[in-house]
Amino acid sequence: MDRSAALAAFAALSQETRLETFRLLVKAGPAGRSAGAIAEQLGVRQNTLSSHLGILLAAGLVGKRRDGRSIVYAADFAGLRALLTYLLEECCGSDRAACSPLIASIIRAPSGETS
Amino acid sequence: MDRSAALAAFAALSQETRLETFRLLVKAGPAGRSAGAIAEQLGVRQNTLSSHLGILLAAGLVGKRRDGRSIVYAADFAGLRALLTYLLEECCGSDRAACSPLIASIIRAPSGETS
DNA sequence: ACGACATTTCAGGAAGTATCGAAATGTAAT
DNA sequence: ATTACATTTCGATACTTCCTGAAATGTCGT
Repeated sequence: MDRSAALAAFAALSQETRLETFRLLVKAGPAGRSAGAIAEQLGVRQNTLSSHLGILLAAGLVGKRRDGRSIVYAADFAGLRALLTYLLEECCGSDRAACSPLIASIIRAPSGETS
Repeated sequence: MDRSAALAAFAALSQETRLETFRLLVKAGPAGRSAGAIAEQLGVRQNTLSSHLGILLAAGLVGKRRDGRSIVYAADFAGLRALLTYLLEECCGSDRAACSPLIASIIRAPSGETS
C-alpha cells in the first residue's frame, strides 16, 4: 500500500453511495451481492452504481466475480487491512510503549458501540 | 458516528496534504505538532494547511490545543476508532462465527507489514 | 442465432474542492 | 502601547467529481 493507493481508498469511501455500498458488502460478508441487488437496495441507477463499483474495485476495497449473468461484488477485507496498516504506520514514532495502548483503544469493539 | 460524520472523515483523508498531515500526527502521538511545524515539514503554506487542519478537525480526526503562541494539533485516536467501528458495523450480518476471523485479519499488525 | 437480461462505457453539463495572495485575528514580549 | 510572531479567514480562479441518458458489451435460455 502506497500513498496514492491509500488516497484512492479514502476517496472511494468519501462518497455516500460508495460508503453505503461498502458497508452493505461488509454486512454481506464473503458471499457478497450482485451489482443489481446493490443498486436496488440502495435505490440508485445501475450505470451510476457501476461507476461507483469500479471506483471501489480500483481502490482495492472490493473484489468481483461473475455468477451466471450477474456480477457479484464482495468486500476485500485484506485491502481494508492494508489501508489501516498504512494509516497507523510508525504510530507514535514506533515507540511501542506509548503506541500499544492507542492501537489497542482503536481496534476494540468491532461492532455495536457508539464510542 | 453517523453517516455524514463518516463521510466527512473519509473525505478529510482523501486529500494528499491532509492524509500526510494525519499520518504525521499519528507518528507524533499524543504530543502532537504545531501548525507551523507541520506546514514546514510538509512544505505547504500556512494558510493552505490551516484550511486542511480545519477540515481534519471538523471530521473529528484531530484535536487542537493552544501552547503559547502556537496551536498544537494531535491525532484523535478515539475519533479514528469510531470511524472504523462505523465501517465494520454488523460485519457479516452480525454472524459472529463468520465475522470474527475477518475482523481478526483486519486488526492484526498495526505496524511494519506490507500485507 | 435470436431475444431478454445484467452490467458497463461514453459524453455532456452541474456542483463541489483546492490553492493562492492579501488581509485580519489573536498571543507574547519589550 | 507597540512590535513581532503564529495562525486563520476571505474572495477569486482553476480543477476535479458526480449524475444523467443513450448506446455498447457480455451472458443465458430457447
